[in-house]
Amino acid sequence: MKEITSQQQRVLDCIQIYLKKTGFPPTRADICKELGFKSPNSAETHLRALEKKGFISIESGASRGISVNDQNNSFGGDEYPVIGLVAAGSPTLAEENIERTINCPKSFFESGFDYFLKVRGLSMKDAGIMEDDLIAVKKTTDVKNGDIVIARLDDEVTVKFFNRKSSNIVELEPANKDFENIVINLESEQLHIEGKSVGLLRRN
Amino acid sequence: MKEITSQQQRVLDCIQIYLKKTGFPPTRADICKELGFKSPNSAETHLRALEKKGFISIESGASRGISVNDQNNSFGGDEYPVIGLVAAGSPTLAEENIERTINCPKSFFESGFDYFLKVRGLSMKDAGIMEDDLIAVKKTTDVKNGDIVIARLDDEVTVKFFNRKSSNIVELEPANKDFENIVINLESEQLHIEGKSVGLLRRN
DNA sequence: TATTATACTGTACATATATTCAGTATTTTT
DNA sequence: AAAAATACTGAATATATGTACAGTATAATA
Repeated sequence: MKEITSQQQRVLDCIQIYLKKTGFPPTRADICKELGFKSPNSAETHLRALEKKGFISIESGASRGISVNDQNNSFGGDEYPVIGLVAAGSPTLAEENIERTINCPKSFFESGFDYFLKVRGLSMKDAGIMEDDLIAVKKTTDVKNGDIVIARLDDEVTVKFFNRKSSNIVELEPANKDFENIVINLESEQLHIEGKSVGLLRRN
Repeated sequence: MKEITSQQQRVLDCIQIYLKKTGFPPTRADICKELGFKSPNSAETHLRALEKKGFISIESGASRGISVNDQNNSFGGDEYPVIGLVAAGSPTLAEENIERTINCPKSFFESGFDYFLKVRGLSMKDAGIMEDDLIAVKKTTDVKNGDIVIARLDDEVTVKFFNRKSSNIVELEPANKDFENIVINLESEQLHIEGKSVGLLRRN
């Protein structure tokens, strides 16, 4: 993003104020009226400069076809994928695994997160995680005892409490007395930590 | 706000999707293209109906002059208050009860909602509602059996399942065998329904 | 020094767009 | 049974709007 001049900043501000007030972008004439220009071409050249510098996009031919490019916009939400907890295969972000997306502010879950995982079964019910709940997952392998982790054993993906017993032994503990602990010997079995839960979303 | 027809809903959805995708509202022709209409007047009449019913505003003469009306915008923007479940007193939106606010898209919970309620205790733990969870509450008195309601009895506020036994008898049922049902005779006791749960948010 | 970017005014015009009018048909409300 | 609302097609048109062209002037850059 190149440097913006003070006049270009005025035009950019004008666009955003107009958008907030009316719900749609201004015309060249609107900008002129707002900033005191006497020729629509004054607005036009500023718009083209803003477009060239990457601050806005202009849809050619379309009236009011201005959109502000906000990557550094704290208020604007992002689209996060929702991934089904398939018994076989990893919960990757491959398109075929994405059920849909949810618009949600970036900072919604405190440490940030990467995707939502749709829960199947009740193995974590005493931790308040029910069927069809959406777990906010942060992709990381840095997990501590007591963390709720998304783990892959062979091709099975599960959500459990993480508990390292010794350097070679890890236990995955459910929160439901009807299920049993999964004990993994890292010397003979492969354990892949996909990430950990940083939050939960339920929609009735 | 009057009732919306299914076709009008399609047009309203179309406008919002277009807005999200492009950053500016669609023209009549855009709507036709999107929904398969063959005459711009099809879009026009739907737009006028939506305007008449209060769902949108149309700036006369302006191209793409459509703006979607955010209905119950009592708190402005996307900031929703978080209210502590105080034992005494009602969970109203009075400022002294607001612990903080959370930035969240308006349509995050399907039927819309008014505030977050911070849960105290474990009386609903078998429904997956744990201490310090945030329940998304929609203010309404229109509740059905099986709904999770926010109810006020005298000055006590609780979250329970709603179950109307007869015209005069209502039971508030916890989701925890350590707690007992609360039976209310509406003839002798006052029950105030603050709203119902439409979702849940947990942050680890 | 030549070139490019910035910052405007002013005119002109093709086309993008809202909007009206004329129909047809079905459903809902009064 | 009449009136109003819904749900369209199709054509016509005034105007709202983007955009190109012709200038003027100053500051920054190569």
